[in-house]
Amino acid sequence: MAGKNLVGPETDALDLGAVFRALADEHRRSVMTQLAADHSDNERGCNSFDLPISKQTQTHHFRVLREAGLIDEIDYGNRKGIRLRRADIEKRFPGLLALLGAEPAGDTAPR
Amino acid sequence: MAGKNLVGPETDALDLGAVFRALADEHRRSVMTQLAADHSDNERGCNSFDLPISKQTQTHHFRVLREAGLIDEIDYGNRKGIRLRRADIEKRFPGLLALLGAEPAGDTAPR
DNA sequence: ACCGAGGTACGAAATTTTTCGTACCTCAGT
DNA sequence: ACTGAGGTACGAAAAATTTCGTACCTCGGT
Repeated sequence: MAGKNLVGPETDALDLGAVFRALADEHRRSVMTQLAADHSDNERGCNSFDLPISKQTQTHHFRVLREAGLIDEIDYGNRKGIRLRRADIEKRFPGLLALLGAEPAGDTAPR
Repeated sequence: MAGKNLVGPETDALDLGAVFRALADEHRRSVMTQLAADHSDNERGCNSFDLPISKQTQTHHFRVLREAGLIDEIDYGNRKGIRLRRADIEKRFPGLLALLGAEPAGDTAPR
């Protein structure tokens, strides 16, 4: 049973402003740092990030990341998969993921 | 008469979070885009960016950029010089300025 | 058919950020 | 010594963002 891929911007439509705004938040950056660090790029459950925030807030943050074009969210109805849009990001903003990858993953303290 | 260089973080202390937060704002990103585009790296007056905002607000934005470690502000008493910390940024966050440089300079609309 | 885990929608509170008004400072030029 | 341009300090309004409470939906397992 395939999930529906929730819609984000096309690769060419990725906006640097939206990306920086998305990465400005510690929790979202933590997610992205972890994704960037895992080079296998497997789809992950969104509980695998253990964010110290409520699930409603997590919904919000993942939405922001998706709308910035940084991740895909795959909707399975009662759970959700997260996948880094590595190729798209690398194409449009080469080097960006390397900056995140250079950070200690899972180590960003909430502000 | 030499100006005083207002203090920002050391190169090694540059924080990716602070940098992304600084670059999340359209006006600040416009400044950075223009600085990144001009590879001569001459010191610039802070009126050379024509930002469509009051001077108090400009003071605020330049302070944020300086505190993020992205620019130096040189205080001449009754005017101020701005200089991109290109080498420091390039050392700590290689590729970041290239991302900004790829943007159309002076073309970022206020949100 | 029900339950529970995982997730979302909506709305509101709390917090942060952006913006500017008023007042004041500094220096160059007259 | 006065003036004007450029800049800052402080404080408050306005806007945006982060957070969560309540209520509801979806699916898998029993």
